[in-house]
Amino acid sequence: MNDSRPIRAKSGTNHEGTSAHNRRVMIDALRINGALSRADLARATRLTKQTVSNIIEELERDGLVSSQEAVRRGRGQPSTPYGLVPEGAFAIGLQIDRHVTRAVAVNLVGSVLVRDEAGLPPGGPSNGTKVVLDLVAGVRSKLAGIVQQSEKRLVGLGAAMPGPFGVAGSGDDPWMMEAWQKFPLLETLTAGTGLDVGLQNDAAAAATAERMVGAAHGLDHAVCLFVGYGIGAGLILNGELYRGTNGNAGEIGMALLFADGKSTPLEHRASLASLYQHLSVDPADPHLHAHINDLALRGDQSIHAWVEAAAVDLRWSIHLIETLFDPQTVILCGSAPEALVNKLIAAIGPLLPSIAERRGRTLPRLQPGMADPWSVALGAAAGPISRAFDPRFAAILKDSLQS
Amino acid sequence: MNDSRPIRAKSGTNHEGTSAHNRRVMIDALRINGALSRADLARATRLTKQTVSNIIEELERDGLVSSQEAVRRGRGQPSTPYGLVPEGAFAIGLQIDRHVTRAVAVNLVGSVLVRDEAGLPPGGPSNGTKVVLDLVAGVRSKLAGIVQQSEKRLVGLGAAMPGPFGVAGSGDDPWMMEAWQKFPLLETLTAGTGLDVGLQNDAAAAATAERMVGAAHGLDHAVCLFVGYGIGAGLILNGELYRGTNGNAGEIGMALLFADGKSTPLEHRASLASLYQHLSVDPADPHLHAHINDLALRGDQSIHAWVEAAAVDLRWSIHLIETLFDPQTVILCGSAPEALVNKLIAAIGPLLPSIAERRGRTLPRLQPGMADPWSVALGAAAGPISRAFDPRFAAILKDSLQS
DNA sequence: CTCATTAAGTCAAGTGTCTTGACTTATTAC
DNA sequence: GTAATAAGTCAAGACACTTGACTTAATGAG
Repeated sequence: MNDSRPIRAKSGTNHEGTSAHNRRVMIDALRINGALSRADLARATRLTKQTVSNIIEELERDGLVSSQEAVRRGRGQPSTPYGLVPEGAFAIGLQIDRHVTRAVAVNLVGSVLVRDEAGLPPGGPSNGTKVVLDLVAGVRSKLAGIVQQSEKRLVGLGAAMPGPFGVAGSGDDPWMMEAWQKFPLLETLTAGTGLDVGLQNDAAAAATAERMVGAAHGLDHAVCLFVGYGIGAGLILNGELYRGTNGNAGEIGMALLFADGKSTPLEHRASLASLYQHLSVDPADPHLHAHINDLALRGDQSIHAWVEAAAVDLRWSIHLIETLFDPQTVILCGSAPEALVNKLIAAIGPLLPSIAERRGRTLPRLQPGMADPWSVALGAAAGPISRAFDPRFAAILKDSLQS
Repeated sequence: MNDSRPIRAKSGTNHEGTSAHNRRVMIDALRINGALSRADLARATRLTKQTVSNIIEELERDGLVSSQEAVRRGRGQPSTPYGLVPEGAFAIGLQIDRHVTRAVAVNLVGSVLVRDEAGLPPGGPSNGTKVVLDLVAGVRSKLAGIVQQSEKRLVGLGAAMPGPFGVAGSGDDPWMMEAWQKFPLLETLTAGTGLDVGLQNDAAAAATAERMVGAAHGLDHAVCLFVGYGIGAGLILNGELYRGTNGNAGEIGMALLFADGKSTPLEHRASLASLYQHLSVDPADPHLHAHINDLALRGDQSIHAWVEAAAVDLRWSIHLIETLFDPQTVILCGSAPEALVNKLIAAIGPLLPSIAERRGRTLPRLQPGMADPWSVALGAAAGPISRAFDPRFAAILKDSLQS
């Protein structure tokens, strides 16, 4: 009672933690490799055949995996491969952007089953909360109409919006969605849906999506450079999304570039916001995405000029990412129109020499990722799926075991 | 046999993994909080009193913890605190630098018991290997002379040298120790000492040291900006050193700065190498360290000019680190003379506005760390200690369990 | 065609580690 | 002096992985 400073310690673990981890490892292996037999799983995970059998049996009972037709592979008893059941789990993903909000429902393997969007009225959360909650409710009930028992298998709601979170805010920056960023979104969504809610910035969501179904599938170290209205980096480190102390890791858009004696955030030079300014168009125009795509396809000169300028900064960004994170690969993705992303990738090459240039590379240094207005919502939905099923240190610890 | 593509999967775990983790959690808690009673440990780790008792008993048998005098804390039976036994384990740390090699022996709590250094002859590993092995052998036998049974409690040898590792090499860069970097140092040291050997770059080693006994003690997210002959960042992410795909994460010295229309690596502008060039002194001079310290203390004009210039770049680096890693704190350390580091810290402030500027901060954004020629060797030694005793995801997995 | 070989998968007992709940010990508060 | 409180132990129990023998089902060699 006297000198009771709080004691800091990591949580211990027990049998349940072990079991939870092993279940996740199985699911992860099936996700990465496709269907595998129990014997394959035992070899790959270093567990015994018996243990694998028990866990697979349990996963099958839970409707997460199912057996496929036996395959003969030479001598010996044929093996029975088990694969993930797509309908084994669902999650809702929600993207809150400047002028629009999007929601999707995805299944265990990351297929989008339902998608819907709505315009966001000006005025921030006070006007937008209802729109957002209605959108989520709509997607949720459509999902329930498509698949039976979806509610029982709904692992959570993932939200994504531009970062950074919880920062004092520079006030004068018209590109910050400060009202939403300050708003207790997590609490509101939890109260409004009754679901387990998570929140990431949009670059992190894009990275989560790439890891589940895209170019980072099965990789342990990958960075997604996300070009959207702003620009950010989603970090997959040691096989998990890295969030930093306050969920703001990877906010590369705020990195400062020096030119002409003054410093400018990367975001002001290479992002859709900078493109819109360059083109003097209205960011709120709902047809803007298609319009820009058209311009890019047509080889518009103004677009070209912006691409060339942005490519210089992106080339530098990729070099910086390689230098600081030493990833297996860098993935360029965005909510930008696909034609624009393609032009950017073409303009970025060749990359600057870096420590990523080494003999024996198997992956390209830079890969294209998803460039789809829905990829952030997909990534948002991938968050809860990943939290529930991917192997993670935190999932082993006693203080995170649920039932 | 037919389509046997390798199956990728994470390793499963079992009872031993659980037990190993819980042991590590106890040791970690005692390291962070000092001596704790079993009841304290049970509450902090969420394990039961009984489990804690068993583990503590085992750790005591192994000579890693010992009981202290009972303390009365109000009503109830007095508690018996247990603390780490410094002599419970030892490790050797080895630093290989441009002109010198240093070795230290440290104990479980990071106290340096033996230190020794030797000049490195030119010619790289072919001439230097024997010097290095002799130095390690000398420190090892001196340790054996000071403490009994030290060999049995020696958990490994940690080596540190400037990175990057395994890179093609730009050939024309006189600041790269390419011969050593290409040399199979790990294998040579393993063969030459029979110990478990680890290798990190010097910034990573500095971070490891700061985490064990310095400003990053007990922190889960901290970045050490290391100013030495080169400049690098040691990354503590999620409570562990982050190495990246090839052990090259954090090589911020290679980040490119644009000025006057051309790009320059940070390392060429803010590092001891740049200072030596600025002062036109011989980097191989053994008295250089003391000399520079003197100059700094005396307020030398040439030093001052370099400090002012370097501070601009370091301020930018710190902003970049905060932006990309979102750490709890940034620690400035180095093998630079302490007076110089102090001048740098003074010149760096005030920091640039960043996402690290938030209400409710408890730690300063920038803290001074160790500035001691021996800190890299200490960090190198801290590597094996950390690998052996700190809670880590990898330590739970079956494929890393030894006996 | 037969049978040894190979490999997948099951069975049942065994083991290790954490958990549970009652109990003992030691101190303070009233 | 006694009740309350907290640390720590004891012994049985539960859980999840392991072990080794066994069953099943295919191939390949003679």
